[in-house]
Amino acid sequence: MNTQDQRTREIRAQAKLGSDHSAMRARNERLVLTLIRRRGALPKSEIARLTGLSAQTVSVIMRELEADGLLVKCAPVRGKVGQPSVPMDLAADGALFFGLKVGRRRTEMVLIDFAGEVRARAAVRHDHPTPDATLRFAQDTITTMSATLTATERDRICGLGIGLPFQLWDWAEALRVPEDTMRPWRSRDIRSELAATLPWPVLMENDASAACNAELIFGDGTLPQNFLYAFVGFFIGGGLVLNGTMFAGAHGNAGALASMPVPDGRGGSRQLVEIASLHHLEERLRATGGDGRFLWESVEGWDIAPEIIDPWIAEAARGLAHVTASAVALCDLDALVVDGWLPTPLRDRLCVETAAELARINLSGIAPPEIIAGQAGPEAREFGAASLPLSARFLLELGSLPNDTPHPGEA
Amino acid sequence: MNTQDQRTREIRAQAKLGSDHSAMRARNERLVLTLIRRRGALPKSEIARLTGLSAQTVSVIMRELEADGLLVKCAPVRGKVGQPSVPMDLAADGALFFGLKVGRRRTEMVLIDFAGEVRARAAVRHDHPTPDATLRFAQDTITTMSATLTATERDRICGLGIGLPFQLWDWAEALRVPEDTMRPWRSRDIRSELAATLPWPVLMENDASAACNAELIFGDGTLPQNFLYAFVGFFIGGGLVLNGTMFAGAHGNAGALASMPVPDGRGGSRQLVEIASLHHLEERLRATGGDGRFLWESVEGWDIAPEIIDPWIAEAARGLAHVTASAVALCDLDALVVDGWLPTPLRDRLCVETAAELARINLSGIAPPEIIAGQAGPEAREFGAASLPLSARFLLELGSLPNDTPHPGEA
DNA sequence: AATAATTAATTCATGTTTATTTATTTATTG
DNA sequence: CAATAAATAAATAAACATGAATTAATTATT
Repeated sequence: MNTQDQRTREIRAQAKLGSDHSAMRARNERLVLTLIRRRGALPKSEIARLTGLSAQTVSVIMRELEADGLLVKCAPVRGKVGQPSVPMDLAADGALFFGLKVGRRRTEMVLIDFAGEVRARAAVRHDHPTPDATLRFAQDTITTMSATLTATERDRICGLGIGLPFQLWDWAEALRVPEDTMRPWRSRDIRSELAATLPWPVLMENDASAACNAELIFGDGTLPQNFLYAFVGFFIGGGLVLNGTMFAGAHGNAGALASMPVPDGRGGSRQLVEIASLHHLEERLRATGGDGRFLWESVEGWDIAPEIIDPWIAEAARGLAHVTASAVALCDLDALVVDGWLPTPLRDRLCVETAAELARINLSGIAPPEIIAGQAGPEAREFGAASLPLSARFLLELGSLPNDTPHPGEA
Repeated sequence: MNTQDQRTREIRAQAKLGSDHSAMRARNERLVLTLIRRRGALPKSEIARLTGLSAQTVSVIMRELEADGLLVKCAPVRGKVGQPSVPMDLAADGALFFGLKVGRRRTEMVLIDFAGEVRARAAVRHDHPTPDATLRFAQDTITTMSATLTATERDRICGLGIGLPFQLWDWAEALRVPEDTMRPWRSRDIRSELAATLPWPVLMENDASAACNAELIFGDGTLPQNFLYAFVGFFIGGGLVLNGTMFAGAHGNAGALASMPVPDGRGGSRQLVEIASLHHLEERLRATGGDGRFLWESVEGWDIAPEIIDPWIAEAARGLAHVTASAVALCDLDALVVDGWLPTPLRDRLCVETAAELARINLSGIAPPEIIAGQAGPEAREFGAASLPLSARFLLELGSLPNDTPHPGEA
């Protein structure tokens, strides 16, 4: 196999239901990459032990991944008896991914590498997002960013991920723009439209699910196998991680926290989005004669009076706790991961108060979940968007690893 | 390969993370069996088309499965140009499975065959279940039932599945037995204890999840890919089907509907089990001076005054609707499947009223789910228990098939 | 300090399993 | 009898396993 062939080799996608040799190899290649992404640099011998594959097979696979530019040798590890082991790590230059996040005030594009580092950023501001402006921005930015890359790097681009807020067409009222301004989002399929003009795969999820994927792939590996992820933005969205893998749902809408019913404290119920969202916070600011537009400008330096922010946090925490209790009972989750377009201290207060509210709910029969602050922070959505093609092409949906404890009841 | 080898051949389980040739073959064999179970008898040529495998490969695999006694030829189908196709169906005699269900008043065992038909039944009555009596009953019944089988049939036994109610050790109060009567259930692991004395795998799930598995495997294939299953018994339990597969959760407790919070109508929340369970119905009967013990004797001929049953259904439906709304938003589900230890008319009323209550909840942002009555009925739990080793050994966790529509957002 | 024994990582050559490809046979329709 | 589809046989190819050889360390001994 010559170098050219190796460069253009791909981790094959599985289209057929049946397995053949190339599906087997593709699976094993993804397995190696997934293990290294989760556990850090590993020598061939360790991969052989973890996978149960023969040393020879692992040797062949990893040499090929190295030749493909997806893995690099690290410094040999000495100090143990025997030949030193040569850990191999992900090659940052191995692949590039575009991530597009459509937001309330800004639409953003990032270009990340195989290691998850940002190579380029761009953003455009607007009063409200429109499909046409979004398409134009995406195409222009991809052209501009591509122009700064070498030919080799351009060949390494593996796809575009889009994080689009859920049900954008219903936002008109909340954004205070005319009723039909947002309607085009309903009928347009910007994923297909972009895919038609681009040479690589284009994937789309709702923005919070994308953020969740970032947490999962670029997180430090201490996350549990099953958790609910909540991202507080203009509205609130989420993602569901089951068996260590994002679960998208039949229509790609899993984790739609916004629509989950919570008790309204007066005997009825309302939706979580009505209380746990920045939109609601902005309404509270307006209601006292203030102006909430600063919320969208930066995620730092928010100066909000306690009379406003305290009850908002309290209500949001109560709603989030209710939703978490439901989710934990339903999906046997270990944790809630909270993140958002929020200053870190605010996010951390939300975590603490949610934990406190959770303690007030009758959890008999279920193990109380951990409440964990997200690692990706306010940028999780754009990172996450870019991570979609990465996981689609290079990773394996993998449950617990040998180290972790499987659930009882298996033979 | 001689006949003896073929008889003892097994659909190999995947223990290692890496794929080798036997894993590939095992996957393809399970794929064939799963397709035939879902779609009914299929000729080799159709399997080749569905799987994308070559005709030759399918020919080899299916002849082997036939030799193993897992598939049988049906009558050739003539009337089309070309050689007649010979559909192949599951061989009922191909495998046998024990299912043990531990219940409030009765513990039951069934022996089912590969087609899901009951070959034998046994039950024992008690005031409350104990681990020791359960173990003894299971072992004795397995011995007795095995004695009625031929040697060949005995060799075909592939495992035991146990459906155990969730958190049995907390039942003492509800069962009106002394506090510590149920405590042994907490520390005993009857799965391991039985597994130690039996030559085949022993699997355990909570009884409602088991029932859900029965619905999934023996249902008529019209179920959607993602649904919530609710089984109303002494308490209430459930199962979650995602991507066409039961999701058990890290601790095997997914679908714990009982513990899900629902608004109590007075501004607070309580757990679903407090309103949607036969235990609650029994309490209502007692409260009016009645006796609810008939509930556990038979699932027919319940004669309950409207003043009792109507509000029970109304409350249960409201709770179930709230829980369903949460689940649909969270997991992007298509349906709620309702079943239980209930007379059919009662179960159907529960379906109708739940649908009505669901219509009163603000579902904006989510597609309203179908409410479907279960097909397996009151016996779902014991069937489901027996179906656990069947799916573990012979089926593939398979998402949507070519016919079904995948979710948008894929490249 | 020099040397031998041991160990572990890696790779080479060869063998095995399983799927694919191509050609052939068989049964049926028109 | 020609056309067609199903099913199978033989030959080929892909990918993993096995066992031996190679390499480079550490550890024990002299």
